[in-house]
Amino acid sequence: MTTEVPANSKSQLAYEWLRDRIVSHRFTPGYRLVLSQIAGELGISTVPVREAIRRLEAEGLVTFEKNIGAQVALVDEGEYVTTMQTLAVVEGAATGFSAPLLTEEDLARAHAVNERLRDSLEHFDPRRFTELNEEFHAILFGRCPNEHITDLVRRGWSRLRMLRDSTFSFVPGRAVESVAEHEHIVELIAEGTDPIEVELAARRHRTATLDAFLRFQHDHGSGRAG
Amino acid sequence: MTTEVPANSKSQLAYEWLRDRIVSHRFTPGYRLVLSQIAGELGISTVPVREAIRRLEAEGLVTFEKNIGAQVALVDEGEYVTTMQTLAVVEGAATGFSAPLLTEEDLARAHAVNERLRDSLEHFDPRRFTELNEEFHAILFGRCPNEHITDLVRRGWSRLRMLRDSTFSFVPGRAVESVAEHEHIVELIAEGTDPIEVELAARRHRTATLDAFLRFQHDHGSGRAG
DNA sequence: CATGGCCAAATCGTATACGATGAGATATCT
DNA sequence: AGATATCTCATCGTATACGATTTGGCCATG
Repeated sequence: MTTEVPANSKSQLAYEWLRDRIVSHRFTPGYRLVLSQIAGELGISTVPVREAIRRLEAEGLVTFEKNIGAQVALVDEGEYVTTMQTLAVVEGAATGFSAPLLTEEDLARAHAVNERLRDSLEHFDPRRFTELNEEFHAILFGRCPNEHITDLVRRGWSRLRMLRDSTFSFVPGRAVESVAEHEHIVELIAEGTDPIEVELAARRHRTATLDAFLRFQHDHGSGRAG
Repeated sequence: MTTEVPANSKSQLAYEWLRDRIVSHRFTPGYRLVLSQIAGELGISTVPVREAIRRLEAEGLVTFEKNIGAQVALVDEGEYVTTMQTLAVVEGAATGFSAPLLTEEDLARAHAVNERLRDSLEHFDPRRFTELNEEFHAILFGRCPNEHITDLVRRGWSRLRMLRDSTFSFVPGRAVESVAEHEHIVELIAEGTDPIEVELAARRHRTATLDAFLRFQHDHGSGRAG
């Protein structure tokens, strides 16, 4: 579906400018987005900025209240859980739809990326891990013919990127499990397993990360999630 | 999540006005939405109309191209399939999440609605069938604690309402099966079946409608879908 | 008669301007 | 002093205006 906003419009400029700052944590949750201020900074008027903010709102990155203003969405632990659950469902489904259509070459690439993931672990490079992790999953559901679903997956990802920089940096040991699960999923697909099984495996993979996070949170008291 | 647009804003007025006309088929797919014209009709300016149209675009009810204009989204058979698949996934998931939380009273209400569905069948009242069908499913996933997912379900429904008035009017016999499947799902939940099984049953319920549609289309040649 | 370029109308995209609304500070009363 | 009313300011929501872009028809030309 991919919303059709022209690449060279001011509203698109504002959208990308804001989105970039939000997902890269330069604008943290709660940061107030004042239309006139942003417009001034970008040298445009407030109207396209407003439109950009509305789009970000629809994606859940921003909240916008009447006559009050917009701010980067505040997220609590509950939001993180909700987002991960949703992502588990849609990413799982996307992977299931994609699985029977993946070529051997796709699977080889997925395997290669997973090996690089293993490397990034040994060199303890969280940023790289996050990047490669997304690349891995993007390959797995890359052949999903249902664009609505892949859109939902991408949306979930960007929301997740806003929530926290990388998943595994918070939960020691989870990343190692993750790489092993990746391998398992690739094997399932290579063996021609029933797509529904592949879907559920992909879903469990993400649910496991969520559970690990919750256990970690619980064991270590505090409620930091944003 | 439920987007926070104030109830008494002009943009909200335009949004509801347009949305109502689209889902009720007064504005059919392909109908051109000219900003100035709509603004004039509503006695407001074009700016809030534009915002309303952008929202409808994000929901997939409208397409909007730069310097060309907006129109009610054109939908082909492929779009219908995609929408139904997506809905099968998210509605199934919502039902699965909701199932363990449903009270006996909820189930009794669901059962009652399903009986009324049976009635509407006997009196051949498609509109009523569609309404009750939504009510039935709304009860089933009503306890789903994940609002992101229920939002996705509602979005899918509105898109579906735009696509065609009711499903069963197109596929003779499908409605009867549908009512039987409803009963089956309620039983599964009442028996405390594993939520994943409930989810898959709910998903199959929708997939079956899609398959019936596709068979019907195939058997009767033509490609009417929009 | 077919084709290609040009012009005008329609429509969008954005800027600017201003009224409306809510939050916070200040003054006033008890 | 504490609470309440009021005032002011920041910010949004929308109207109006205008430049930018596309479309479709018209005319010139081969």
